[in-house]
Amino acid sequence: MADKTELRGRQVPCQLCPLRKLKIFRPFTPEELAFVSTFKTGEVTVKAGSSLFLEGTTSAHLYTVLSGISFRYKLLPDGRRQILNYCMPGDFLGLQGSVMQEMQHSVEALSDMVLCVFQREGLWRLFETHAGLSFDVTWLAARSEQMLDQQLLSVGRRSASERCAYLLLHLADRVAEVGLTRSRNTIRIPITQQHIADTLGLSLVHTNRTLGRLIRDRVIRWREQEFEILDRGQLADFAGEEATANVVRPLL
Amino acid sequence: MADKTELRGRQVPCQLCPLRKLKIFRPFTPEELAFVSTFKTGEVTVKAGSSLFLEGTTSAHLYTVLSGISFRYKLLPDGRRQILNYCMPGDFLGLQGSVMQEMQHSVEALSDMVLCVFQREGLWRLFETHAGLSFDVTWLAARSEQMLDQQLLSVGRRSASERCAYLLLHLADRVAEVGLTRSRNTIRIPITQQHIADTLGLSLVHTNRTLGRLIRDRVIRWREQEFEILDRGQLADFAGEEATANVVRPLL
DNA sequence: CGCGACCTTGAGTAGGCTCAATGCCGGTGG
DNA sequence: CCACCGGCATTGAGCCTACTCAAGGTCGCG
Repeated sequence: MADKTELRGRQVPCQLCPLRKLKIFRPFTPEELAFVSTFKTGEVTVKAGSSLFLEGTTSAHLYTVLSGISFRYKLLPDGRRQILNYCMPGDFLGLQGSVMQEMQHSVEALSDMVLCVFQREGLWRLFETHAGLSFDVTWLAARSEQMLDQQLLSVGRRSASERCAYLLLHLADRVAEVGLTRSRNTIRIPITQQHIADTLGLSLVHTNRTLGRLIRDRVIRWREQEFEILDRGQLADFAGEEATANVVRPLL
Repeated sequence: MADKTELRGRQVPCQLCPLRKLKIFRPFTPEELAFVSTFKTGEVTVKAGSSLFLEGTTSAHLYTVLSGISFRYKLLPDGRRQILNYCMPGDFLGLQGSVMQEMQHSVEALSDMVLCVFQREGLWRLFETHAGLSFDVTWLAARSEQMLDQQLLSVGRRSASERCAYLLLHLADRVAEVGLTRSRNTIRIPITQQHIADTLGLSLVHTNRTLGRLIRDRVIRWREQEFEILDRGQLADFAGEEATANVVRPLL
């Protein structure tokens, strides 16, 4: 864990978790909620820009994002960075640390965040006592694999403008889904064009020019690290394919 | 499922599964083995070139690869193809079908294969009765996510020759790991340069030229859809980074 | 006011793409 | 037995997408 973090002990009891009100999350039984509450050992607040995980280190914790946004990434020895995906409220983080000792990727907060903290060993108790929740964990893992598949398809086979369009749609949908916006088209994420570039496997300059074209055509608007989709249809045309529909999912 | 397949009913009892002798797979308890045996409903043989899953369809089955190699891929509407990864003996296939109704990717056999067949509903019983195996399933999902991360890093941020070198090393290691070769450097996979290209997000022509350079420098040898690593060190230099070490894993 | 973070733009380059043709081999049918 | 065909590898030529290098511009903040 990194610098600017602050432990807050238990705060919101899971039963009252505001995220659970969203229709995108499947309802939990009272019993499941009670268990998750014991599984959760506290909350932590992290400032924008600080690291939640660092490649090559170990972490005893798992997290669920309560609020805020972060991104997962890997670095090459010479500093080239590839952003793997973005983590939104409700996302479960750190499972991959159970495979290898050391984390194989890093995670950095894009905005200020609040995270629920779980102990990695607690996961074992979860599997032993709660088949449903165990399946949920597996389900979440499979889902993030699917999102990686899409991302890989983009980076490998789409043109720069297709990639940009597709990513913006994808981000807009995911943000809207967890209620971080009212219009589904205006997105307020403190994201820079450098992030976009590193997500799409493009250079900063080329990303800027590609976005510039979308801006000039009044398909999107870009201001101060946030963007707005002006013409969803046209953006979808650029993307060539609509992003996949979202699915009701568990929330740990 | 596709054309050239053949059901064989139960054949090898899991207790005698030849794969389990490999040190790369964690030992199962007799009880676990007994359960997996009931979970397994049969075997299926598929011919090289036929499809195990097709994007957009549903499948009631899960598979473990017993022998042979296949690859997972996605297509764009206009036919561009991105290969996501390769599936080797011991790999568990189809879990992603539990997230969405329809498969989000296709899988095609590269060589003739034999697969263990499980019913997707049986998975639920596994989670209810076997915490250890449930965790194994999750573990496998997290592992394949890790491999996707690496692949995404390659495609997004490495140069063509780095990508080629890295992929060849990766494939060689994975094949060696499951005992499909004796030398760890001579790989016999019926893979074409088109596959390599679609894996790395490159064009066929450029892939050919890039491999050509490796061949001319006597780093690798390429014959008739199979290749051999002549100079592992030099190939690793090209790759810039050695592929991650392999880990003992479960085998369902 | 100066600085840092980010966005923008120009100019020149190159890595990778497309189109096109050729060669090689193994299989198939006449 | 041979001609033909299809799948795969190879090579040349020309182009273009995307990259690098380099400046500026804007804005917020100490």
